[in-house]
Amino acid sequence: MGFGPKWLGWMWSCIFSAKFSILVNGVPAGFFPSSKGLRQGDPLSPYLFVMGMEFEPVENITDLKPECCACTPASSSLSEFGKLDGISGCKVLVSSEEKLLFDDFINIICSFDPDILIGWDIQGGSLGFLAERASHLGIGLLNKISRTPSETKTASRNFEIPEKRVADEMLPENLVDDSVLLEEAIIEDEWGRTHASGVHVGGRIVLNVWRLMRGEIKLNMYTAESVAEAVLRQKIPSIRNRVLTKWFSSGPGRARYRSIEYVIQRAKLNFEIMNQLDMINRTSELARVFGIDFFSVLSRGSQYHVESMFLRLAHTQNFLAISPGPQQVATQPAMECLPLVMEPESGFYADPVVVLDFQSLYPSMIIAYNLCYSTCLGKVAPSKADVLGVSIYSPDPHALHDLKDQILLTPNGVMYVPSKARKGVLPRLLEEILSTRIMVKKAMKKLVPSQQVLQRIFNARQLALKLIANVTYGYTAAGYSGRMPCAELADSIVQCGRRTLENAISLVNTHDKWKAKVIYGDTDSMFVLLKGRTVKESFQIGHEIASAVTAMNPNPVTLKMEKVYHPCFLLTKKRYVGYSYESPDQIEPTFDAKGIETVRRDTCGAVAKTMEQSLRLFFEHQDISKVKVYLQRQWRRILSGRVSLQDFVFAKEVRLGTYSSRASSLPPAAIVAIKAMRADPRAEPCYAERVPYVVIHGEPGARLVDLVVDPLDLLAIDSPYRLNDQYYINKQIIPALQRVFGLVGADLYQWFSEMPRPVREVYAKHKSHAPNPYRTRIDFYYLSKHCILCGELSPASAHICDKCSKDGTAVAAAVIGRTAKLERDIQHLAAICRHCGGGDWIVESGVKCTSLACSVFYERRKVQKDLQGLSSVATEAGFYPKCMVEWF
DNA sequence: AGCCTCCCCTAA
DNA sequence: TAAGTTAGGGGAGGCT
Repeated sequence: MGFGPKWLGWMWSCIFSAKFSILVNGVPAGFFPSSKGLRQGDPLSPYLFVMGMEFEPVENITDLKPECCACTPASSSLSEFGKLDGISGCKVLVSSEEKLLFDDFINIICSFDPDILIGWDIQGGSLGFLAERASHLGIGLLNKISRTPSETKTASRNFEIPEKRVADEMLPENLVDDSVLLEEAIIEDEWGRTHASGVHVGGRIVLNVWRLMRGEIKLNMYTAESVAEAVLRQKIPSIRNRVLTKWFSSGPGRARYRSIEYVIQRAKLNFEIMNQLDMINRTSELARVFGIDFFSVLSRGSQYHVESMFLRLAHTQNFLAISPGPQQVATQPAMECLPLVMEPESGFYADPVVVLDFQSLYPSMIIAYNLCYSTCLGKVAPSKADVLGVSIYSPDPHALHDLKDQILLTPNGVMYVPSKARKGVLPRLLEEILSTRIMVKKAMKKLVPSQQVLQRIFNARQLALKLIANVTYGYTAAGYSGRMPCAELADSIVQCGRRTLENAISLVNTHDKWKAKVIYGDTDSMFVLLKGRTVKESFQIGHEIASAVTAMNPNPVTLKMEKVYHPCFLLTKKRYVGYSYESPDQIEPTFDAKGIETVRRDTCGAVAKTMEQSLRLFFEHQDISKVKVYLQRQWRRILSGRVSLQDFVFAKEVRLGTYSSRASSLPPAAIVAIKAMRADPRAEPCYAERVPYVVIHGEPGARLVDLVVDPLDLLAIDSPYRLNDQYYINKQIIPALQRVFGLVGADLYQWFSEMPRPVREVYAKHKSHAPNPYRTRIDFYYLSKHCILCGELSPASAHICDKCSKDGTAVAAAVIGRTAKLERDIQHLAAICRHCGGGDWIVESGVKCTSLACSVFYERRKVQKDLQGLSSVATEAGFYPKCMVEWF
């Protein structure tokens, strides 16, 4: 069998269980029983599984010490050191054939018996892949490494992949003819695929690090490289499987050593990331707080978390929860109340704006008004008799009569028992959560710096408590999938919150002394404009407002002065931006944006950066002409290609299999993903993976979906594509900024059209009659009709104008000088790469790192292209010997 | 051009 | 099988 794309991935999984690791460190001792053979703190020691390779010693790799192995693999020999291409720090097992390799793998796992297995991409690049391959060979891998192996595993033989995630017509033949027979129910369960990893090992926890990161940190892309940079502040190279395979199959020597070292680095990365984020301890803390098992914290929803706490408390009060069927849930009355979202008066505010918000508004409402399932007496005037939430209920008339003076009536017309008569379970739960959180925070402050471990645990605990308090409302309103929703109760919470906010707003608006005006509010927040006041005065008044509003509400409702904006823009509902001061002493304001392009991940860096910079300029000088100058400079840079492609990469989540079949086209990111899968079915993105793309030039009238390509395709040295600068400026940057600066009277379309055009010309019309693709590359890069030396206009066909051409020596000198400069640039960038996690070997072997997360990568490609273009032009004109560019 | 649907992402 | 909620803006593309 040949080495098709599919095999590349396999190769690496095979060699070092690629990106698959056995988690030993980080599990609290004794927390998970029976980690036999392992002690906490044992060094991580990767295992290297090698099949049928003849290993030879490598020069220069010395001082290797053999390490003894904890177990004795049945089928293969532990290789002697000195014969292993100089691989150190790991144990190497050599197997003569693939099946035996799996036997070793299974033996190692079973002898270590880990509680947790982690991998970067469990489904595609790690355990799931191994399992898939194993089943080809008739090995039930997941069953064999299970703690609860089943003997009768023949039942599920021969079942096919149950679902094709993409409609057949979108894929080429070879994607759907796959005859893989899955021996175990491994990959394709929809819920598992979309929420965890879809790979289950009995008795062990399988963690999909990629997906955990997605929930943990906010990034534009979740490649291992970008996560490593964000979490570990460590740059690591990205080497494609194709290159790794080439290195590895080059036989004993440096290249093979590099490839192995690289894969080992990837495997260790998972641990470093998990440790840095303290994932295991934090998840354990959540499990403890909620009273559920470890994996349920990660795999189950917040409904389950709330319920586990709620039910335990309910039982102590002698309550049982009702358990309505799905039909009952579906037929409960619709929710009627909406939170208050004011329509802001859009505009620029040069005066201070104070932002105040209620702390945990909904939990406060539940506590303050004793709102609970167990205290609800139903509607005052029921529209449908006896219906309450999902159940039938009508209050005992005698009880109503006895309580009639004390009954709490919420603004949506629902009655509740006062807490004197009966304290609700939800209020009790939330009170405990909030007071415990305060206790934990106090305890945290008392800790001395040396108690760092405790510090982290306490912090994790208080965050867990905050989290659970905030989703309790969601539990009562869980209409779609709810186990015990109650529309009236949820409505009461919303409406009490709304009334609380409305009262606060009208207090501020009608107060004589403050002379304040509420210009925006959303659910639990108030934006108060204080005309003509300073930031200091605004803090003063803000605190007065906060105490006055807090005082007029029942405990524990608290209005908190959050910050002062000075100045700010209010754009629309849920979109605003300003220079924020969090204390009166703060000198330098912080740039604080909500909902606009600078904080969104569906725009590219170019939009976010120009917008933030323009806003900063405007906030600082309040002079629109400065913004104009800045923007015109940026546009010129873009049009003349003096920008980094990194800022023009979009990355959006792709969910193959969820797109409506009716829609004629897929979203751009999905188009790019499908294109990649056509070349390599293993390139299928994980569910909700962020797939990068860029927009290129195309035929006039082309739709966007026809103009999107993988950034690497555009970066390729011989790429025929050109960045669609017009699209980025006209469809991305200008509309976004116009929405902001239009509010102060600017017309960015006008600014753009009156801007002097840069030197390059749009080349689209030439494209169709450029027969030789090799030629187009140079032409695309040197689109200019200007002389590359003097910049004067030259005849369309020449890159060097007549005047310059006459002086051959000067041209040669200029070309050589410029070439030398570019080569120095390349050396400089190579030096930077040498400090990257990859070390010298990346640089030695030429430019192979293709990390889209690394700005140096983009820079190198640009310089390379410049050099290539320059030398091609010069060679063509006869001024430059070809051999000087050969080393690329 | 206006309206609609789908899709993505964010605020709270 | 399990799945917290709603409100909201904005891009793209198709239809009338």
